[in-house]
Amino acid sequence: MRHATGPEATLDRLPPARRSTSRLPRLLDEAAHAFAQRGYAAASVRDIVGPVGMLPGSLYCHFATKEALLVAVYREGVERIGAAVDAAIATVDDPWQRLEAASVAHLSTLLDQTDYSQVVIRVRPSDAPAAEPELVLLRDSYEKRFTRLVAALPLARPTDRSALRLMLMGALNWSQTWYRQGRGSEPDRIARRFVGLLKTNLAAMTRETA
Amino acid sequence: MRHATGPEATLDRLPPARRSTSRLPRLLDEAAHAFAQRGYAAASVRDIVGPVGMLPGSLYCHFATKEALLVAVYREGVERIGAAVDAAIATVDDPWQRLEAASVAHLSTLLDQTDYSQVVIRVRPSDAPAAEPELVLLRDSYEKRFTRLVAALPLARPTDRSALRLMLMGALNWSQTWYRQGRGSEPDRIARRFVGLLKTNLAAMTRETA
DNA sequence: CTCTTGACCAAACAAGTGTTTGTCTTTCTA
DNA sequence: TAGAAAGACAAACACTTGTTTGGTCAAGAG
Repeated sequence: MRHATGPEATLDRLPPARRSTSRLPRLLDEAAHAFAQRGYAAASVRDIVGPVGMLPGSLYCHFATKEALLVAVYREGVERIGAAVDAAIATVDDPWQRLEAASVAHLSTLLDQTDYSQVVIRVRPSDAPAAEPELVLLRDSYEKRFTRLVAALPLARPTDRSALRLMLMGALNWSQTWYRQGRGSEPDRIARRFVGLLKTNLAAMTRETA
Repeated sequence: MRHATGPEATLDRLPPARRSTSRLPRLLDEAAHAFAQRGYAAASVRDIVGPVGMLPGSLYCHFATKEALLVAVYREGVERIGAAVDAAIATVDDPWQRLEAASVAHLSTLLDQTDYSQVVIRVRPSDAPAAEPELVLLRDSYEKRFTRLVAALPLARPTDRSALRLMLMGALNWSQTWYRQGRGSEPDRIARRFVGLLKTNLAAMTRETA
């Protein structure tokens, strides 16, 4: 969405900046696809650049290294899934419903939508050592949301909220491993089930709003 | 443990079989370490074979391809974690306690013990296309245990047991991503917390045996 | 003692890796 | 209209990848 058109795409902070119809967006799309599908190490520069109709060397007009390309895709992935979650919880008040809405948005974006966000979950920061700190920072900036959502939950008994968050996020993220489109439930149902398994158990009194 | 000594290690079904002090065990150990640490694609044959003191070509005395080496490591990993779980639940009767014991064994083996089992969780079968079916079979043969353990649970209300299993396994397996030794809880505590978050909620009446 | 055979070395293989360099073209700006 | 520069090509770079080949060596079997 972000790269769809518009005279300036990602390389901000540059004097005037013209570049009308660059293939950068398609490059990023293809990189996201390759990284999401094959992982960082197994996706070669030629694999990425080929479908766009470019030569391997042309990549380095836009990025200094393959790792820098990963960072760009990763950042876009974090922004997309972050925006999806923010939008989903914007109109919800009840803490448990907010967590559920966030989980649904998280999983739907992850499994249905786009390759970008899949990269955030699939690629380990340590796969790109030079970029590791930056990737960790990006991922943390996203996960912060869930820490807050869990902190806001009204719980019946004293509970390790950190474990609660790690359990939910782990279950959601791991579903990338076994989920296949068409077979079984849809992402939103899965997410609701997972939250439900925790909720019935732990929820303190809350006005049930349908 | 299995390869520690003994005149015959893995290559069974061979007439007399001599081979006294082969370096195959160390080779497998090193492969497991590299695959667990760096992933399949990023771990090169030279990385694996070097620390053993062998040359890259020597690998092919024992395995036809790098993928075959992965299968051997993967199989050993499944056997080890499977044995750990079996031993843990052997003396336990209560269904929820059995699931807890299995989860503790699963996570302890995964996070503390050995590289072999980490490979089973870290490496995706699709990373080694030619070996994918075999790897999937191996993983399924292990996970079957948890399907059975969840099926045996007495539940208070109608529950999607498949979702319950996927949630627990996902949370456990994903902890490989964030767990670092020394920081925070130990694996067995984590596993108990996760099971507890599901149990308090769902458990039907059961004699509490301490 | 010979012969077989599994384990390994040494060296190379072809193919693939991320990246560099130099040149050309297009397009916007001044 | 001249100039600058982003974007891309073409070709090569140095290196790493998984794998092959042919030979050597020790040990167990007949």
